[in-house]
Amino acid sequence: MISFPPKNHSKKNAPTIYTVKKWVYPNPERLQQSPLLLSRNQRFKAIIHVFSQLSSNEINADAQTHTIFTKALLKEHKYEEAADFLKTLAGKSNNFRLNRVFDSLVQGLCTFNQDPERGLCLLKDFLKIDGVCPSSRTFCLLICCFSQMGKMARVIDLLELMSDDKLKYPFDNYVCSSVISGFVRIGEPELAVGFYETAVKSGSLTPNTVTCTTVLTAYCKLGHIDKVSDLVAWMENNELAFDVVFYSNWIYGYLNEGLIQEAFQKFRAMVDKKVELDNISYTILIDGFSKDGNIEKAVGFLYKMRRDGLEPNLVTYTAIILGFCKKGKLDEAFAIFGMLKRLGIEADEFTYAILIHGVCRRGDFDLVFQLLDEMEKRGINPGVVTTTPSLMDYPKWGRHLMLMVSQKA
DNA sequence: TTAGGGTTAG
Repeated sequence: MISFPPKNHSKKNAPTIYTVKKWVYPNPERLQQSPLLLSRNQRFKAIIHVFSQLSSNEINADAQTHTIFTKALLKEHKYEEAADFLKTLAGKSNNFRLNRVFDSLVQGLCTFNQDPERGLCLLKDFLKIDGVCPSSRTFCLLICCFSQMGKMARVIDLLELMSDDKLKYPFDNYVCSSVISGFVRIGEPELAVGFYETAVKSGSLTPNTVTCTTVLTAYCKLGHIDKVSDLVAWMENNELAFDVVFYSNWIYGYLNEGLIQEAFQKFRAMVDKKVELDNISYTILIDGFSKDGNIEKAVGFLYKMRRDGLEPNLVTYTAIILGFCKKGKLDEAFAIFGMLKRLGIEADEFTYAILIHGVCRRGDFDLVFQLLDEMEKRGINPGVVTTTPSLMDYPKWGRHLMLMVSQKA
């Protein structure tokens, strides 16, 4: 409850609340209700203002008002102020009541500020406070952020905190899929598989299609095609549906192994089972066939993709450019490159590196210089091109280009 | 009810 009026209260020094003009002179009953009313009306800036007025006039606010104020700070993305305020509350009131506010704070830092480091730091601070118990969702969001950044040491930190006797949160599909994909992302598919197998053996995890997709990707990276077959059989026995992402990764795995026919069969299976292909699944197919030297098939998929109402993106077109370059069809490759410009799609270092590689093979170094100039004008670092071995294949030009590029970089 | 899985150069 707000104690009102404050000590030594007089009309002369009464708090004036400018944001809510009809309350120029506070009516005690309405002032008590104001944070709640403002909260219902989503007037977060006004809540922060009212609270600062209350504080500066030494009016004590009740626990509900504290919560409303902190939530308003979070809605306004004032995370540090919210954290400082929560720390002053800890121990003064029932900490259990603050748990959901702690959750919103850490989740806001992850999703809005993209700063899981700060989120984890605060989480560790809050865990020291009696009665504070962040939700499993908060842990999952942090794990997801760190996994996407490839910061797996942080992910392991969080898994340890989750397993602590105080919480004992299980590793569910949300957690496992994030962790497995994180390990694959940093090039540690063995660890990904190890984590998955341990989670299944412990009995805490019943994998779903998402988790199976991440495991499939790990098996593919390891070249364990037999394990993929076992996984697929297990999914069929457990009536788990194969969706577009699962099929995409499966096809990608076959293509990387050079198993083009098997990849194509999976594409047919998708069509038969009426699993609609999306942008990425088409791009994977186009890239696979381009790399295999079958540009005709790749272009066929490009047309089919557009017939399906899907808009190819830079990655898709870059895969087509690669396919043409690989076949020595530079005119066609540049025709696609020109089309990118007309479509307003900005080429990146991948596109330029592929084109430069193709042009080098033909020995047209004037064109290489033109492309390098274009890159520079667009602010794309040409340094990356120096790692293209094709430039080094021509000692005379390669050395010259190296010097030029290093001067520009 | 939902937070989680997928694509490009050399």
